[in-house]
Amino acid sequence: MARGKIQIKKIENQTNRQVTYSKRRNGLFKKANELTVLCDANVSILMLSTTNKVHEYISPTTTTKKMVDRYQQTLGVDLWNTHYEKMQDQLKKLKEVNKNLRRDIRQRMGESLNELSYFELGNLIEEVDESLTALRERKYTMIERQLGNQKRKVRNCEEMHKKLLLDLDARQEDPHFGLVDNGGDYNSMLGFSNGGPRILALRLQQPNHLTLHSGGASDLTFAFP
Amino acid sequence: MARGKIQIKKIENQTNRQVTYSKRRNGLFKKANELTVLCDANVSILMLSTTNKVHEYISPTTTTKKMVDRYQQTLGVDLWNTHYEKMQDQLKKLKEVNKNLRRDIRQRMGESLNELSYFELGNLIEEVDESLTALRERKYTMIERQLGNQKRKVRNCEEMHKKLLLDLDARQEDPHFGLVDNGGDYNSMLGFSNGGPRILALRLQQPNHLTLHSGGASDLTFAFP
DNA sequence: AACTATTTATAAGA
DNA sequence: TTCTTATAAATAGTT
Repeated sequence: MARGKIQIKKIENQTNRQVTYSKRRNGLFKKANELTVLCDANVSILMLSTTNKVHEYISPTTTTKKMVDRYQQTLGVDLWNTHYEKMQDQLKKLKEVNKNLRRDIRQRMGESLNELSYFELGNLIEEVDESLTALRERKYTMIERQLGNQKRKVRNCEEMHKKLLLDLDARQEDPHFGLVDNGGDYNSMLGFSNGGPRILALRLQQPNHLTLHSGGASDLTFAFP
Repeated sequence: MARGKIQIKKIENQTNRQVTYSKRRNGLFKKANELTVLCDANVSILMLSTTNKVHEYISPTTTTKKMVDRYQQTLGVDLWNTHYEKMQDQLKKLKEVNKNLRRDIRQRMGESLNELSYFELGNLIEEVDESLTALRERKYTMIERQLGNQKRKVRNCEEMHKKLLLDLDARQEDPHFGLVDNGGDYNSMLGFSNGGPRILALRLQQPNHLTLHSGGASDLTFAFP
């Protein structure tokens, strides 16, 4: 529009294009602002350049959100509403499912039973009865496994104990070694607070026979792997 | 901008304002379109006139929705996203709750038990056991109530039966009445398909002794009020 | 809606 | 990016 007319078609020179974009963008926003003032109108302009930058003009008396809300409200419902509706639908369905699951649990817990027919009640009782059996079986296997673990532990400890006794015998036969306190830890692991016949020969400095007892019991109280 | 410079301030004359709005709107849209072509950009213009009419320009290669979505995505979250996010959040939470409810049910049914600790299992067993007791009690009360209903029904029927017999006697003594079939319905209600000693005297036209049997049984199958 | 004198926007160059 | 400026385009006021 100056120093020569131009064709309205894409400017191929990239630098040129960006300069023109910047200039004309300013021109457009200026015009938009004049329109806003002169005609007491509201204008929202969103622009996206080739370089994917967003530029915006918005009349000072409004916001982009208001403009778009108005736009939706005026020109048909559809823009984000379908999206919304789908989510609303999903929410509703999930809530329904949720409600049913809760009712199911309540009924399994023996509440809200007046919603059940006699036959349904009968089926439920049968189910819960079977479940109880399954649960008790599970408990049984857990106890069994745990007992197995305990037995293995005790066996390990006994072996350790024997080895240590052998060591001790070896040292007693060797005049270079005195009677050394081994820390007493392995004794506490076994819980032989009274000791075997030979343990009495060792004078333990701290009698810590309580350790195993609490430790052994707590094995059953912790979560199973 | 022609035939005299103007101040950029609201045009008070309404006709004038509307004319200017229309002219400048066209000018703006034309500029926007030139920009679109020259610079390969995307432009969205929303305008709201004083008369509350919405006008729109949108570059041919895009849509208003795309533009606004891009706008949101680029310049901060807040426009509809807070709304969306809240819904998304709600959905997520509901799904989580749902998952937990399902797990609870599964565990009550004796499945997925390796997620439970030994103590949790113990508690669950206790709970289920109590539930089972409650369910069986419910069943018992249902049976009792149903038996009560049945007894009352039978009593009613017997009374009806007696009355009818009395009627019958009365009619037999009265020579004006013949032996009339009463439809046999009250017999079926009682289920006396073999009949009492006096019922044999009545010649029922349709032996419908099956009615009570199925009807009586189905009373237990339907939902209780 | 058309006209047109004038203002404004801007393409090209610096 | 900004300034300059010749020129194209837009448009205010009029018809």
